Amino acid sequence: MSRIASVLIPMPLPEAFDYAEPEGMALAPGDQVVVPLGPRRMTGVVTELRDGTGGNRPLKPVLERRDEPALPAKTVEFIQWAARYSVDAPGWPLAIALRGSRAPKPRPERLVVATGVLPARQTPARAKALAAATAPMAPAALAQAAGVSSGVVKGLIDEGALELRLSVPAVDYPEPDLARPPQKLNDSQAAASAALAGMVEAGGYQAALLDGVTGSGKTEVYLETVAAALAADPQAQVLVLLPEIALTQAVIARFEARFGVTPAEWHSGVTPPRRRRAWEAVATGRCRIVVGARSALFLPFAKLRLIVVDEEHDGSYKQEEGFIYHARDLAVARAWIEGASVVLASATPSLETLWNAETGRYRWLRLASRHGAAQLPDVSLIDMRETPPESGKWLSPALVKAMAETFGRGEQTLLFLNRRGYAPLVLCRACGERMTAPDTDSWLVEHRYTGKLVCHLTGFSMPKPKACPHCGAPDSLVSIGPGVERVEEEARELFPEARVAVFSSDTVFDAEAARTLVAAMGAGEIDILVATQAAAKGHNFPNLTLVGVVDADLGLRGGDLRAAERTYQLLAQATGRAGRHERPGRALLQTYLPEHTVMQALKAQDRDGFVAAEMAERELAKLPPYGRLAAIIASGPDADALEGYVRALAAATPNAEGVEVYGPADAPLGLVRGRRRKRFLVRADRNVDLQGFLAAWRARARIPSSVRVVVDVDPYSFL
DNA sequence: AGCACGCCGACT
DNA sequence: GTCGGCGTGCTC
Repeated sequence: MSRIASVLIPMPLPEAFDYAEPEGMALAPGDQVVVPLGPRRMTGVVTELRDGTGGNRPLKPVLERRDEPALPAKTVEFIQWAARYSVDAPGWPLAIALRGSRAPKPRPERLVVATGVLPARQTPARAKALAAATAPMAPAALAQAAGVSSGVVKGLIDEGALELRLSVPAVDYPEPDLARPPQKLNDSQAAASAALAGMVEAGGYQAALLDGVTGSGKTEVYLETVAAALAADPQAQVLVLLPEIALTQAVIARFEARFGVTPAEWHSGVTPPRRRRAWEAVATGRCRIVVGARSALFLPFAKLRLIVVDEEHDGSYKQEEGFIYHARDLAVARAWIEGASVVLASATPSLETLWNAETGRYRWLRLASRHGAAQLPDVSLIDMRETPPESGKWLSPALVKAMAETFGRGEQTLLFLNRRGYAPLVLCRACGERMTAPDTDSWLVEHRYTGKLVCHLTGFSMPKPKACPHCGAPDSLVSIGPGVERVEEEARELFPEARVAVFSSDTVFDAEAARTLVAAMGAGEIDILVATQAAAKGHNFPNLTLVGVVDADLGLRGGDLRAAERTYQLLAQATGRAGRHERPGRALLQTYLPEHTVMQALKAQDRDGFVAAEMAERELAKLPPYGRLAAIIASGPDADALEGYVRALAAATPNAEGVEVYGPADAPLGLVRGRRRKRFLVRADRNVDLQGFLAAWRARARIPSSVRVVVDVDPYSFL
């Protein structure tokens, strides 16, 4: 009986395609195969094999099976689940999963070894070279070590005195050493650690929230959970997800200290040959620990037993382009599919996760206090309506006074402002024109270091013009509002003798630059650090005792669903930077809304109170986590085609119980890269099959070729 | 996503 | 009369 192979191809096709299995190929699900697709040859993955033939229309045959590790069945299942969840083609998550298996294999090294054969003609140079050839080494290295030219080595190879060997670098992910002593845990940590160890030892799907304020020692706790998972099963694999590449080095160092081995690292900065090595080792079960960014979730784990999602509330887990997904949510799904445990860790968990913990879906482990001697900082609000800074300045008298005291004691200040550049807006004093990018509806941000106006959305940049491009008035452009560069300027004017530095993605563009700046801060070589959220995450500065939040209201403007939640999380994290060691710290928040729930909660350090108030509002509005949201964004350069499509889609809205559709409306960012954008927002009750609704709805209207339609389930950005 | 097939303008 | 523009649709 001949068989049909369903093959998933890493392209936006709606489903797996069927091919005939050639006689004797003996395919299995998960195999990587080459198949014809139209005129092309594509690599795909077998999802299913069943008896039969193409019937009326004969199937094309599978061309070959690739000599690569197969994708484990649960990985394939996860890919298909993720595609359905995101209402997108399964080819997209498959493409992410195969990234790494397609990279070139590490090239074999050419090494020379002495054969014992003596050359027909011995010379002094040849003798030196042979004497130096004590171990296999690269020809160039041997020539250098012996102090001879490479021609000498080549001559010895030709004469048979040296032999050339090809050696594939060892794929070495040594076994973690579980016998090493763990760090000492306090009572609270020990209790959480024991509960989590019990969870992973019990096996099967389990989920937990590891909830503890900044500095309470979550990492030590989950390191022991990892140890327990690895000890429970000699083949068990563990995945640790981090929101940002910048944090991987620090976490990897913690794993090295605990287990004596370096885990596999997986993120966009890892070179293709290393990815390849890690991918194969993960697929074959030879690598036990992976530390990575969100895309690591799609790796083909042979036996995944534990996923840790660190800083689970972090917005960077939401992938907003291409295949849209939330890595924290998919991590829980993957754990479910794999029958594994998942631990979500955060000092300020998302409302979704807290809701799951409150309703008993997740086990809830709270770490009570700060580790060691450190105290939580004292947080107070500066009412900017009562004590505003001078016009054109951004630091209020109260904050400046605190900075002076801190500087006087030889301690450090962090000025937090989540805004890159010098000024977020440049406008013309003469005609009122606001500077925007030519093809995008967003203000150009002034960067003084580079003298440029930059679109933070698309990367467009231009030199700052001398005259207004709209009315031609000379020297009429004024910078409105502050960015970190402008606050740095003000800090330098106020404290000319202080050492001031800026930490933003413009000054710290890679891991190396981050290490340098963090080291300088740790060594006390900086007095005042002006920083965006790039510095708010993860770094500890022992001598930092004052955190000043320049514009605490920044995230509340625009007011989307999660504005209050995000602001609370970000500012709690930023203020938590103060006083992590023996010295007490304080945080000052500059706000025009001191009575706002978020500000009051930050001042009182009452996370539970804030969460309760925010939950109540969400429940009333039936918004997440009490309901579900999705967005449909249509865009295109042709306004008429876009308008026509959006009208047709609106007319085709299915009637469904428990679902409301809002829109179409111009997206807040109505024009990006020359494409007009329209949005629908869908709200659904939790018991509704939202994905089914969206897929059925989208299928009801023909999409013109110039229009692109994106479905965003559980949107985080409302632009 | 590619890639081919299709039907309307400026070229040897 | 042909080369080529990219709109439309298909790929098991």
